[in-house]
Amino acid sequence: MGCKHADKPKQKHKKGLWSPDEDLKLKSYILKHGHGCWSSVAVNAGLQRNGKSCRLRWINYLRPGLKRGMFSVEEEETILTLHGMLGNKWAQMAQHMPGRTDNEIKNYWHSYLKKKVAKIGETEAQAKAEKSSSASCLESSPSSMKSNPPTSTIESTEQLESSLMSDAEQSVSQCQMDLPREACRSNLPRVLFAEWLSLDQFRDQNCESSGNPVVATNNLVYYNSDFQDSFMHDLLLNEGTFGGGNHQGLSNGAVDDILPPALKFEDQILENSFVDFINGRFSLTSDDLYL
DNA sequence: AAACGCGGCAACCGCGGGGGC
DNA sequence: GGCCCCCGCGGTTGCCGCGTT
Repeated sequence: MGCKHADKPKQKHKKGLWSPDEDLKLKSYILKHGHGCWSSVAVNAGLQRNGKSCRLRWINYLRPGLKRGMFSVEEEETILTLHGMLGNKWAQMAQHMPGRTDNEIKNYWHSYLKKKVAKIGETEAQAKAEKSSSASCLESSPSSMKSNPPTSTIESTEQLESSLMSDAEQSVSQCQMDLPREACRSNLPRVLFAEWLSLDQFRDQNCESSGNPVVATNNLVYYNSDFQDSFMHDLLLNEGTFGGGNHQGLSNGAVDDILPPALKFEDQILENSFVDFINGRFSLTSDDLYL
């Protein structure tokens, strides 16, 4: 916003796949200047692309902190649950899955999960039909027919769902405002810190160590920007003790390294991979980061 | 070895919302 | 108030790689 609608001679924009050279141009430009107005990014970075295309490329591919690669079982369950609650709100789903883009989630759904859900639903319906026909049952049980995702999945992620409820129906930021601090805090995922520090390491630890329920919420990180703001505020107030354990590495000087990204990011980005990592994890939209 | 079909993924398109002029 | 532009989102398309015939 606030971008001048100006200086743009109508030129033909390039389409199709991005070349490594274009990627490099776009990435280095944004890391240096931020994106601001996307249409000017395209021009200033020397790309024959339109702003929309640049934005998409950045968000889906170039942005730091993207996970890429296979979806884990936890992520899969998260998607199923979220889809059951939100429907095709891919962007909202992506907010709960750090490192994943809406496009990625959408593609995964259409290419794999949708079929999986249909298949499970089919077999369950079949089983149900057999059951009811054999046992000429008396009761009709509409409550057992949860609309979309298979109950097996739902059951396995009940915790996830219940914690999601508050977000989907009232939004996290509202929680931050309306509920007592402690109440909100109890919902906050400790895993968030693990994501910052070392996602994979943390996950491995938890996976290996006896089915700790925190794994189920591993991907359920409130990535909403309002949340981030208030969260960082809390982090400051509590000197990095927000949410308890698991984040020793952050609590001291590291917080200072993160907090003023606008001041430090640009200088450090090329040489400090940690800052790069933190910023990537910390802002999915990247708007906060680069402005 | 070539042709074909399929699935996954990246990118495009169209629409709606929001903000500036 | 209306128009224009930008942004973000969701749906869709098209390319490419891989497996099968």
